[in-house]
Amino acid sequence: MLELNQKEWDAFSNIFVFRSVPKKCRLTDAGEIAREAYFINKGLARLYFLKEGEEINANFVFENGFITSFESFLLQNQSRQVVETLEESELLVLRKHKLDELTKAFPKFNIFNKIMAEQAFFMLQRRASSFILDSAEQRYLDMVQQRPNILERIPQHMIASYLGVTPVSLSRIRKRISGE
Amino acid sequence: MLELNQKEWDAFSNIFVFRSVPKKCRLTDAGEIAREAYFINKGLARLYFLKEGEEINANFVFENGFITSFESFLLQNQSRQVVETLEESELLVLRKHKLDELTKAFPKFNIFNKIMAEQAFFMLQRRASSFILDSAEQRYLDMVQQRPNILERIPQHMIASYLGVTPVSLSRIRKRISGE
DNA sequence: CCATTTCATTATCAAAAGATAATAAATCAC
DNA sequence: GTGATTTATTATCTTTTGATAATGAAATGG
Repeated sequence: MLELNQKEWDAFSNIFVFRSVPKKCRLTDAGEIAREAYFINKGLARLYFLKEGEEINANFVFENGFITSFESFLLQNQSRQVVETLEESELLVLRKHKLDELTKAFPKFNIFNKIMAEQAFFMLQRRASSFILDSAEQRYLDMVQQRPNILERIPQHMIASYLGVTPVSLSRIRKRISGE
Repeated sequence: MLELNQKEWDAFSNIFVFRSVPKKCRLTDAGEIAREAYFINKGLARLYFLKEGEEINANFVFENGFITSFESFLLQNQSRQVVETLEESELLVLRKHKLDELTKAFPKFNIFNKIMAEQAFFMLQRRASSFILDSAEQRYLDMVQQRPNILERIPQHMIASYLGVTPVSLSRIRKRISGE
């Protein structure tokens, strides 16, 4: 799909910079422009909204995943979401202006941009339709099936807002399920 | 952003085909591959899920808008959504394989693909966050503000599922609002 | 044009979820 | 290690929403 010669590959790998960060490190704050996107080599990060001081989790991203406030990164406007590590992490940092330079030098990388936008869309599409079509209980069951590492590595009250319910309600859902 | 010479412009405009369709015309069915996307010249179409026989509206698209089952169109897999006109419509039809041919001939059009994926993402992002952050009542108020043509041209029971509530519940929301 | 169907509202009842508080368990900081 | 904080569960109460049915209004289709 994206076949690169040596020169292109060098240019591509050079736009990523390694960075080590502690846990609870805010990589992008709400209101600020997401000038970077992060490939997670080791560790774990989350994306969340702030609503009246309350944190509402939109996504959790693990090893080999890619995280950023996509809308802000793509449009370079103020982010409505926060990107924050949950564990000590090792990141490959992609800077937007570097990516733009690369795309200018090698138009072929427009395909990379396309793939990034598409992936962000597909991810969101799956999530949005589960909110539209399924109950919170079904969403929880699907999550356990499809993303078991969330259950293992994320505290329950954070999972609650990810599923769109209160921590109390999630606890009730779990009880309901276990008693069946 | 996408500057074209005469040849490119000709090639681009040639991939669109005009089509007139009656109302309630199914342009893409669930389970079928969306081989086309539609620019709406005149008329109105909607995108909806089928859940146990029930239609759950995901979007309404008016004149000068672009509609397709994006995931299916982009990946050429089975669509989980239906595309259907609500009024007699005039469409500019874009066939996927034509677009692929164009992109192959003029790699520049990768930017078009990128923009399409981005737009689909931004639209969905706005909608998904309203489901996560706002109440159905707030969603209704926002809709009245930002997309008043929905209220004017779409029957209320279809708006209900678009907002994620039952028709009865939407009727209650409207009563609550009017009595304030 | 009229019969039939669809649509929006309202009432009633049941189920689910939020708010709040109490408690016990787990985790964290020093 | 221990005191303080955070977290998960449970109980109680309230609010919201859904399910269902009834009604009148509007739209539809021969």
